[in-house]
Amino acid sequence: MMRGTGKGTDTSKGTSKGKSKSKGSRRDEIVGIAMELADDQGLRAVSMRAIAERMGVTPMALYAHVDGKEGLLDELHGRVLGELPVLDRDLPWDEQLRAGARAVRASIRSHPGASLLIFERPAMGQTAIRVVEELYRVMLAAGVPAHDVARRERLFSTWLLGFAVSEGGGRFSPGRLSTRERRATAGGAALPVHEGLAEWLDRPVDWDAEFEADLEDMIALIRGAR
Amino acid sequence: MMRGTGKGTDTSKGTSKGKSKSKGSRRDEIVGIAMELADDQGLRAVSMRAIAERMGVTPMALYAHVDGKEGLLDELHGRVLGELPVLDRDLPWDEQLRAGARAVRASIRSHPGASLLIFERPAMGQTAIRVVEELYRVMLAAGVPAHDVARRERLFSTWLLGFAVSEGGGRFSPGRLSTRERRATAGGAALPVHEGLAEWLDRPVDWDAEFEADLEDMIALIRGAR
DNA sequence: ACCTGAACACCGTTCAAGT
DNA sequence: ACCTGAACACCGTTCAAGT
Repeated sequence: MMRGTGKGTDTSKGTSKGKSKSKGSRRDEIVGIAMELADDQGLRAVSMRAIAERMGVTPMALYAHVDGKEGLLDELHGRVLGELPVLDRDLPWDEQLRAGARAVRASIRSHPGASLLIFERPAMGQTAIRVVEELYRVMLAAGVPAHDVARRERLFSTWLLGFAVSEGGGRFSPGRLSTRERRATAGGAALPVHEGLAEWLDRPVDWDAEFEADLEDMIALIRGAR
Repeated sequence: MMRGTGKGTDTSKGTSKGKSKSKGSRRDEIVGIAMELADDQGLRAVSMRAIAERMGVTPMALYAHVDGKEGLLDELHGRVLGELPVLDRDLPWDEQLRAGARAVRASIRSHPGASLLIFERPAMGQTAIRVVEELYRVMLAAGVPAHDVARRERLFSTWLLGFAVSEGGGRFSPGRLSTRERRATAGGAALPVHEGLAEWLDRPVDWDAEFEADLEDMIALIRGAR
């Protein structure tokens, strides 16, 4: 396991734009409280003032440790994938891929609020880039030709992140509507295909099973790229 | 083409929770201005006060036509996929799927701000449910067994929406970092696989070509489900 | 039916000042 | 190095009142 995004490790105080500020422990505390707020009450409940109040400090005190609200959200974004297992390179590539995908899904499910940031920010953090490094390695191990590795990594990640964020963020809820509700929200229009499939559509979805089935499909797609 | 989500069509003043309010034209104007703000300045620039100011009216005047900020965002969400072509049923299923996917991508690209709402809200609007109806029909035409139609529709949609929202929302930008930048943001850690792939990773990405290639992969996956 | 005005409880962020 | 206090320009939403 590699835990966190590197507490004392990050000696560069200006990773890209300059203003990272302070050395770590106080900033980690701020980001930790922000993550708690996001986990418990959603991303919109994350405010400088609410964080400051929980720390027993003035809102302005935060600005010495964090690059404003936007910088704080960047930090939150970086931490969604902040605790991922290193993959066992002795396993077959597809087993490594399953393990990595399950870990990413679990991490996103435990931070549904912050995970919404994934689609509105570039995947540029330390952890994110290491995850991509691992995925590239697995793709090559699977026999994907070098010129196609980047696209297939993006295809796999897009599905994986899309699935997990949909689960936690709300796109997949409320599971499925009943046939009656569907008819109503369609404005009374006929939905003949829905009605023909009612037997299947009215069952509750087993999201764990769906994730595993999708995962096997995506693995088959990578296997076929050889 | 079916345009809009139904101006005078929506006679039910309470689709699910009661407070839709007013008959249409004024609400359409409000939502239109909100969409302009989201398109031009991002989702966070959408505020009741900014909309009211553009309309030359008091913020409170909006509450007669729209169910608060949250209701307004629901409306915006519903309109992202609000102008989609009806598919030509005489075409082969895979051609229908290509046409539908390209239309969805185009619609999301023209509303990148509002498209971020896709992953945090259930896909329950009128248009959304009609799109799903079309996708179900195409899946059946492709020979997907009835018990597997819903999962495969979600798998396809998750990729499609994930790709398009990533493009417009920022996950895919700034394209790819240079090898040097990658090394820096990884905290100085070695990225041997990245470096081995540098020849490919340092090229700019052709997103249109990538979308088409992914689309063919997803179609192959559906074809394989027979 | 549609809109206003005042008010309330919030935001993020600046600046100068304190220790 | 770290924090405060006052101030500024914003938010969404309530309520009672106007026409």
